[in-house]
Amino acid sequence: MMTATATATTARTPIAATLLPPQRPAAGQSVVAQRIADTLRQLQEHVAITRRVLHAGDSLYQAGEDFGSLHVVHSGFFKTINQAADGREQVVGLHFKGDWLGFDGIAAGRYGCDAVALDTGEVWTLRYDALLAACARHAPLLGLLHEAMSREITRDRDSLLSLCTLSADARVADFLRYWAESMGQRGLRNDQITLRMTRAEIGNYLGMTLETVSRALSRLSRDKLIAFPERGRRDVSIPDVQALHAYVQRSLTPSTMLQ
Amino acid sequence: MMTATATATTARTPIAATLLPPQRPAAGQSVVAQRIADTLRQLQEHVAITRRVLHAGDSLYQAGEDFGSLHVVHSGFFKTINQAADGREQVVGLHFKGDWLGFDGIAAGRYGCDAVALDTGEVWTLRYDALLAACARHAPLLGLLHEAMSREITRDRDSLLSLCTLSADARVADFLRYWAESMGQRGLRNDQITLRMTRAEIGNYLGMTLETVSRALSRLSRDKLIAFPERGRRDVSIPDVQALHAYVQRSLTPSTMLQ
DNA sequence: CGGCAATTTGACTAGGGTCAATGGCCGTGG
DNA sequence: CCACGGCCATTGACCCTAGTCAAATTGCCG
Repeated sequence: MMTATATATTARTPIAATLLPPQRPAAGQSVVAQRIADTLRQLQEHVAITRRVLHAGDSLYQAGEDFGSLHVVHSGFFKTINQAADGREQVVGLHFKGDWLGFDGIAAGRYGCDAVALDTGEVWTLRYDALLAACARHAPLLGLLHEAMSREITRDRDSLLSLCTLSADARVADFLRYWAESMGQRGLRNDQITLRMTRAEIGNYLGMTLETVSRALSRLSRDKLIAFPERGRRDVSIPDVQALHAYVQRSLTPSTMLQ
Repeated sequence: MMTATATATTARTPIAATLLPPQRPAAGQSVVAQRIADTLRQLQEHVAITRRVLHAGDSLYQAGEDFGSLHVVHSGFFKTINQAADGREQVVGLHFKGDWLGFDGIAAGRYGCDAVALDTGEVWTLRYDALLAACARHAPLLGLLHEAMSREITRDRDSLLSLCTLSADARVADFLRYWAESMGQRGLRNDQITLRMTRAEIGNYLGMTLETVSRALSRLSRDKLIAFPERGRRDVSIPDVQALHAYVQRSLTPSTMLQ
């Protein structure tokens, strides 16, 4: 269980920084990318931030640890793992740039999940009490915080919905769609994604076994919805994200469809 | 689609009410019941509340409706239903006294779920902007809000975990345990609970068919973990909540166990 | 090059979905 | 008051999806 070997620097920002006008939207950037840039900028200007670089496998925090800080992904990919008292273990979330981590610790006073880096990335860590103080001085921050928590709740419910209503193949397709879409929204290329998780991890996240994940990927590849460009199987090329979405939809109609 | 026929009254409370010391814990009451009483008291003292009585089937709000208010269950039972664009529909949450409703609307500006009463109950509705204003005047309110959102996230993740790691029978057992435990924490009787949902609704919530729910209940009844005291099948008597918990645990060990 | 983890694929099985028949409960109306 | 119809629940029979077990292959890394 390696603990994060983190390079940490503290960025103190002026307490009552002047409120700058929102950054102009860069042409072609999605509203999500814009929102994320805006969030990071506002945090940087109004809250004391500790930056931390983590590498694949490093854990940002672990379940049971005392809660004191929230975290925002600045780059890289993270997963959160929920562990039941009896040892059951489940990947409950994937987190990309702009996503917050650690909300589950607020109520309990202790983190309820492990947060683990899937590759090299940087997180910004904010002390929760400092964040609240900053919110009191600069109200828009509170809006950002609440929206992030709200999105987290919405996202979790969408996961529940997919888990309950989709077949294994469709869940895998939906997983790829979600990942690609998240990349696209953040201005990254989404026609070719690198899965930073093993089949076992993906299966755990999607509520199926690693064999089923592998078979689903093979079927999707046979149907030309995805392709494996490299000899490695971690890179997935997605010629048409829309087609993946359509595939998920199609799998919902057991009735007389084409085919 | 009947809309709530609600009796609404507005309770204006003094803007800057004196902060009272937390109510003394009544002997024998759980910390959850205490927390809920405290929350309701603080809301009553510091925020403008609209009270609303709903009856079984009434909807408190519907997906797509403009978000403007959060809601707190004062009595009764509620479910939230998530609807995908393609018509998939899924019960994503059960809500008892003290639970908040509507968090998913904050980020999107629109509610993402339907909230429906499972029987007669009362909700307190707070305008979100008024709540934020009240938080600015009385900081502890903000703590309550964040804790409630945090618990919601934790709860959703626990649902995910159960859904992915438990067998159908164990999920039904865990569902009954959760319901009974929630009742107990709120000071209500938990040796006999009345399911306010049909088998189909329970199945939808647990990600299985109504037949599987029925069979699971029959098996649990055969194993004496539950009983149907009345001729009606909506009342379930639970002689020992701990035994249900043990049953869930036991189902996790496929290895050589007693039996 | 060797060892090991990750992946793929096949064969088999079982848990749970689907379809169907039956019975209880209750409201409505003759 | 009783008959009827609708909804809900239960149970059985059957089948399919996905889990389990196993073997072979590939790629990675020391």
